[in-house]
Amino acid sequence: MGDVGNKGGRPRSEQARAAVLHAVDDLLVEVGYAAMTMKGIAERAGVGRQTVYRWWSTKAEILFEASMYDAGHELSVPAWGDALRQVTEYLLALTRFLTTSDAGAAYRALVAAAQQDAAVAELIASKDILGDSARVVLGRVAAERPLPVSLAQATASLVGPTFYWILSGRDPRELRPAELAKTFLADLDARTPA
Amino acid sequence: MGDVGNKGGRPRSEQARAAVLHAVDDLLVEVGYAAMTMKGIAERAGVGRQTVYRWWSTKAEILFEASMYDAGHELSVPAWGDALRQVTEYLLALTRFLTTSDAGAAYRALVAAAQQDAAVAELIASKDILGDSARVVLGRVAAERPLPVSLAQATASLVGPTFYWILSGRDPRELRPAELAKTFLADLDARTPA
Amino acid sequence: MGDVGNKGGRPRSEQARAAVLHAVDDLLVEVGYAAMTMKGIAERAGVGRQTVYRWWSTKAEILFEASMYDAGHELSVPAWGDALRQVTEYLLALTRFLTTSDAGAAYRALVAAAQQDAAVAELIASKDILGDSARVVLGRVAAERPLPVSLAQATASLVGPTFYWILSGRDPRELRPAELAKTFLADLDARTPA
Amino acid sequence: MGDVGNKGGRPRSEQARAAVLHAVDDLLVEVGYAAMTMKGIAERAGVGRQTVYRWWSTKAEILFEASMYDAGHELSVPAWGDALRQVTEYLLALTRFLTTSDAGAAYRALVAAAQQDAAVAELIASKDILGDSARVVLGRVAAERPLPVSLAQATASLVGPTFYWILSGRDPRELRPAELAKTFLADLDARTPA
DNA sequence: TCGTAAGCGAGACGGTACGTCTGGTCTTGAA
DNA sequence: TTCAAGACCAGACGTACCGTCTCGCTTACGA
Repeated sequence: MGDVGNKGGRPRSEQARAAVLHAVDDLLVEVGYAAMTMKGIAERAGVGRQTVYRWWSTKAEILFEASMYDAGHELSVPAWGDALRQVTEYLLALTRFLTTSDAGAAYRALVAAAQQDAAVAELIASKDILGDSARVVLGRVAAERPLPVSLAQATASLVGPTFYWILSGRDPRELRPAELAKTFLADLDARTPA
Repeated sequence: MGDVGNKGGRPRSEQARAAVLHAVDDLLVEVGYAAMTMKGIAERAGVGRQTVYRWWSTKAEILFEASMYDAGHELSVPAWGDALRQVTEYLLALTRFLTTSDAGAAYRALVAAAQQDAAVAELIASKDILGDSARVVLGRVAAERPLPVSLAQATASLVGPTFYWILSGRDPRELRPAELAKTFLADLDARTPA
Repeated sequence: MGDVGNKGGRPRSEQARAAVLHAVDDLLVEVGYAAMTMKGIAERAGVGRQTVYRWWSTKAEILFEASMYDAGHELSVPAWGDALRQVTEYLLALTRFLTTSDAGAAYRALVAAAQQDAAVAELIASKDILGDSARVVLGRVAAERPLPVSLAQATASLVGPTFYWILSGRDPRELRPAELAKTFLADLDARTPA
Repeated sequence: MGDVGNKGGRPRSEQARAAVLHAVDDLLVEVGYAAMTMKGIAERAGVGRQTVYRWWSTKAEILFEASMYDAGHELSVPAWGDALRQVTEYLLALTRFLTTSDAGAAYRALVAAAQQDAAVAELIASKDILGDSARVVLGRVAAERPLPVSLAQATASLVGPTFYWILSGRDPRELRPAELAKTFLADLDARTPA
């Protein structure tokens, strides 16, 4: 109920949809985002170009649909251990995601595209992959001691340093997730009234 | 001596060089980075295409040369007042740079391009606009109380949250530079042995 | 009986057939033969594309069925008056048909398509619109004085000059049907043994 | 003097021009006019598509430039013998041209395209291959006895019957050039005042 | 004061992706 | 079984830009 208004016609091919999403996943790894073309995607998927354009407007849109499901998994950390341990684990996962993961490469490509394309900006704003995963961890931390700052600020402080370091092309080895975690939690304690 | 091995020939036209740099500045504002083409730059500058290719390989290179001089100015804050004031001022300048400045738009375009293009990544790594400006402020803060963390980490913690928030497309109005400054300094105090 | 072998099922929709034929007539006038597409015909007729393909293979076939009935009427001349008058009337009708009539435009389009497509060539060879109408007139002329040449040659001599002049894009105003009629009959007399 | 207004730039490649014209000649024979595409021409010529579009708008234009030079040769008859002989020779050449010659196939394709495309119509009107060749023969005939009809009508009467017979898809074997020639000349005599 | 040599604007070159269009086929559910 | 609808794969359309090349011209320097 409620999902269709179509009165007839051949239904959308789920096979074609999956082929396109897989093709995009593969091509991102093989040739990179810039060299990925709508033409190439269609050919790799064994699909007509019109079929691609019928369901997606841009390669960014396809990539978003193809990659963002995986991202959530890679950024979740187990609910074991104390706050320091969980924050440290999260920052490790975040670093891994942004530097070596395929889904992370897709995410970086989308953030990059968003700087020049309002449509893509809206797309990534609509599902805040990094923020959502950070807030899960922040929720657990807040169970022990209430956050002394806004959730927005806490999220930015947790994700921001790592995000900046990697996106701006600094050497990831200079990053110390354990140290960053300590800094992050120290602030929380400092500002929490005893 | 020492700079040339040319035995003759017409010298490089300084006029052509300036025209290209101005054209890139203008075009970035008018059409954006993605829609900016080498062809368009040459035409806008009233210059042959070969002349552009002779001196720069990519539009990123031209943009870097054209914009990065301005960036330093926009990110410098006066050495007045206490640490909280200076850090707050810096975060305000950083926010302004990343959201509304033309030089900032150029910087964001270059960071974006760097995610897909190693040559651009190297380019922006060679001159760390944000980090350099941050370290000036950190130097002044360190004069009062020594930094309890590495300079790299302090830089990331200062710049990162704002960088992440804006680049990832969050609403800049949710950002409170004054609050972020307090958080940043609170950590320094907390971890500094009394 | 005798026309169908179908064992059941929905009968062919006469309404759909008529809609397609009308759509082709209209489209030929509105957009011309080259810009007429099977897709456009189906949409204009409010009919499924498969329905068009089910009953006709090409747009030429549809056009042939749609237009060739009218052609006979436009090329018939009354059996009044002497040979010169009838031949003159016929050449006038022929000129009108090839230059201004919709059915004539359809005929020209089919002749054009036939130059490149054997199937269309066979189609127009199967019903010799121009030849048939010419032979009606020739039959009446032959009643007065027997033709001194073959029917084929007489047909070609009667129809050819006008056909050539118009199809090859000459100015139709340079054509003098009355004069052509005289020329045509003069030959008949000259070669008819007294 | 007087031929150029260009102020610079790489000159047009005569090699590319020739390659395109040859490609069109070949493709017309191999795949026919309808299946000949601008893309195919460019690929066959080993030339960029833009290069084709830069100098010609349509395949008809290329074909015209490629074929019309040959056409003149094939339609010229030696100035030997009497009028009957020359007219007969001409009609034989015309029949050969329209039925078996490659240049003739190009001409038929252009006439066909002209029925639907005003630009092509203008093109073939600008150089009246058939008419020009016919008028050469008519000039020689007129040297003996002045034409009793207009040149236009004489041209149409000479070329028309054969043109019609072949273009409308009749069997060329029913055509008797010698007989047609006699008919044509008989008229001239009949209407010429003694 | 010339010749050599490099830079200059212009623009054609062979390529290739763009997003759209049509072709002809296939697959639904309703009639 | 036909019908309207519309998705499917394939591929040509004409345009834009890529990076290279080839012109004739314009500067410089050094013999």
